[in-house]
Amino acid sequence: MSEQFYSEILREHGLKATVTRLRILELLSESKVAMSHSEISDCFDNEKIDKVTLYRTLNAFVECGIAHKVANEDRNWLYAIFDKDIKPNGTEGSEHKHEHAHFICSACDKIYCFPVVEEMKFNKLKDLMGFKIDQHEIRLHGTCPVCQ
Amino acid sequence: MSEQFYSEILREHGLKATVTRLRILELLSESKVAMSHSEISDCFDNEKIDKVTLYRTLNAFVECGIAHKVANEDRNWLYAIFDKDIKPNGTEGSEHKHEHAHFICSACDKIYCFPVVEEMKFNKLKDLMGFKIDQHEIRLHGTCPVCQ
DNA sequence: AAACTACTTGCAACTGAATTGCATTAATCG
DNA sequence: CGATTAATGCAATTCAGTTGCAAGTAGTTT
Repeated sequence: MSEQFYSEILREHGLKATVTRLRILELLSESKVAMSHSEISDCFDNEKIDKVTLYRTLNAFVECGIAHKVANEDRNWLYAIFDKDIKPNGTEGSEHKHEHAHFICSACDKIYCFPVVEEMKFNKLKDLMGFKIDQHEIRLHGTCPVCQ
Repeated sequence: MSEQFYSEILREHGLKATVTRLRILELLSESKVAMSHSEISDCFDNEKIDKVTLYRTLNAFVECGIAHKVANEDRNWLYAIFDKDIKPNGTEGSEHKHEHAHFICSACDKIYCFPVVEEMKFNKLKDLMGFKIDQHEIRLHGTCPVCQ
């Protein structure tokens, strides 16, 4: 995708299109998996990005709705661009940005985002002994195609 | 429960029954919710427990199978004794210690442990586009009875 | 195109959870 | 009751993430 394309995304979300943000947005947009602060940082070996700027950029992406964050097994935040979910056969990308499952590979520890498919919905479950359930989060553990 | 009772649990799991461990085990056993290091620490205002000892005790409980840990929304570890899960109507306590769901109250941020009930099982979901699924974790978000 | 201004960046210093090393102390077993 | 092995307590350290502030820059105004 062109720089123009990413610039527009940033501006549409109320963020100034700075060089640093464009580079981070492009990197995340092209990644198949959610990435941590340090992983992102390592991708900019040559032209170092300040760690605070990176933290603030990632938080800005999350706050404006460009990205979402998910904690990995080490409880560090991983960041992923919305609407990049892997689409299994016959599944339309969910309209609801927050409705997606996360797949954590036990071998490589990478996290992949999935839309919530029919099998993952348990509609009956609205109330459990007085606990009112609004939404649920699914974390799938297993082996990703790369590690099999 | 008596000190004898807790001492036995510790020894059965290969841990020496020290005063500190007994107090922590008793506290956790009587708690309806999973507790963080700092919450536990705060419960021992008078007779302070060393923070490192507390960390090591909690890890020992997890490693020997007395307790399990779950990350809260702030990504701090919360600890809970196994087999204290809330039992909804007609549910038998799960035999599999690791099969339980967590309910996170959006109001008070407390985490309650539940056994996995039938509605939460999606057996069909074993493979998703080449991602082999071994197990899944469910985090339910809503309002607990206390906060309603 | 220069000036403006509000947002963004970079640096240093800080916070808070959790860990490590090591000397001291206590629980268990013979 | 000792001996042995594990547990404790303290200081120092690590690491992710945050805060405050001065300097820089994008997007807008004139």
